Amino acid sequence: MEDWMLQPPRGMNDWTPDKYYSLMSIARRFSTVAESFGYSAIETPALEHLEVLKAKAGEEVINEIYYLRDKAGRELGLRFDMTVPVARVLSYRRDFPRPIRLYYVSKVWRYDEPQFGRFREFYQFGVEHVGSPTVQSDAEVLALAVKALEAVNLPQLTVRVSDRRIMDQVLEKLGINAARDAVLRVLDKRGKVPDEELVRLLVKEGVEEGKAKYLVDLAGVNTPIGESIDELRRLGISDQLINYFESLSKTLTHYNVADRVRLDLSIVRGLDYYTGFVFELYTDRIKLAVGGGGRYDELLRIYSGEDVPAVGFAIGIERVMLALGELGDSQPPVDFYIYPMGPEQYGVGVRIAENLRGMGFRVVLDVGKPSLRSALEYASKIRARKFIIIGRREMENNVARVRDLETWSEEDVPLNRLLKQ
RNA sequence: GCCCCGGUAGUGUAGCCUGGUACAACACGCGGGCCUGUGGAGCCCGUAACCCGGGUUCAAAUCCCGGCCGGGGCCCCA
Repeated sequence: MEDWMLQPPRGMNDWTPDKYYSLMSIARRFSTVAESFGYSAIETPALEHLEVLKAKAGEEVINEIYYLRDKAGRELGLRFDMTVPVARVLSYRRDFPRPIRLYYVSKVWRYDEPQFGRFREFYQFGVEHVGSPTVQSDAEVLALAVKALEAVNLPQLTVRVSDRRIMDQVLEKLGINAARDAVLRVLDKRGKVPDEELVRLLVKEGVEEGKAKYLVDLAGVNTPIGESIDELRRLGISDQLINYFESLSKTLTHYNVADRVRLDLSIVRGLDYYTGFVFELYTDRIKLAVGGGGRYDELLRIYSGEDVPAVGFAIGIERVMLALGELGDSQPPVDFYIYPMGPEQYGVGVRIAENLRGMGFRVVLDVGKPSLRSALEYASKIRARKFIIIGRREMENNVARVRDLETWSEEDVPLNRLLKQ
């Protein structure tokens, strides 16, 4: 076999136990937080009908879909997020009482060029909160995301929130006809390219220079959510929206997460389907966002035909792991390693192993290492805590020799203690 | 779509700039021995590699070209 074939496909990872346990422990903590908010787990097929995926994806995302034709000629694609499959499921399960609270820890696939923190196959933890249009829903979802990341001790977590409606209102007020998406796209570059360059790009999109400068200034807004109201008033945002942000801020304060949240009007989040509140999750450990989300009240219509309000987020678990460094959990140790000296003692070994397993211990039974020495060495390497020797001498006295691999001490333990029910 | 870097035993590295001193070194791993029921340490022995194809040269892991593969940056995103 060629060497390159032995590596996983580009952009994908082999989750060997040494790494997989940190991933699972993070996933478990996330799930625990989601369930504490009353969210239920959902999973769907990795493959979807290509048309279902295309219906939501923008032009750029379509190019990132892994697709294939099955033996019956069906065109299928691997899901690139969980929002689409969940929307599809909800479109035929109208019986779920609303609002529907779902969470997932699932693999998704995107045919991107791999880079730091960017993979072709990766895990997302996320929630979909479907059926409620209220500010309370937005706050709940944002708070859940923050609590989840706090539960894995992600350092220096900050949330940047914005709202599609703010820019929409401003654009309308200024009478700017240029394509909204194009303008948002330019403003999204703020911080990466100089402001003067942004102005120039906006002018190129057909925006007058004065208005362009105002827009760039606007995108520069970055204040703690608690102090954002005055800022929004100054910008001439409608009372309705200001009230929204006031309640959002207040509710986040009650959740005790407001101090992590900033209003940052340069946050745009893609081009596709967000209709209101949007947010991105950052840590100072890595440059990339570890997650993001927002409200998409019109997305469900694609599948169900009716507008259903919805809000959600997704967190990239590998990115969280990168940000945490080596802090994750490792493979758990083995509690007992049982070594019968010979075939005559193997039966007793099985019975002891089964009894200890029944008590909840992790037990490895030797399957025929050549010598006691090498079995001991092996047990030490797999981080076994105790090593049980059963040989002729022990059997004659109805005991087993129990060696503590951590303290290097040894004692005889009566067999009936190891075999008691 | 554009740009940069890299590819040496199973793994991680050294050597490459300044071609020959190297049947390529070190660590971990793996196999065995010292050691016949136990210090899992230590020592010894063994195992196993220069991505592929051309070129330059008396001589290439080392320089040049192409390919394949990988990593990272821009863009975009989790």
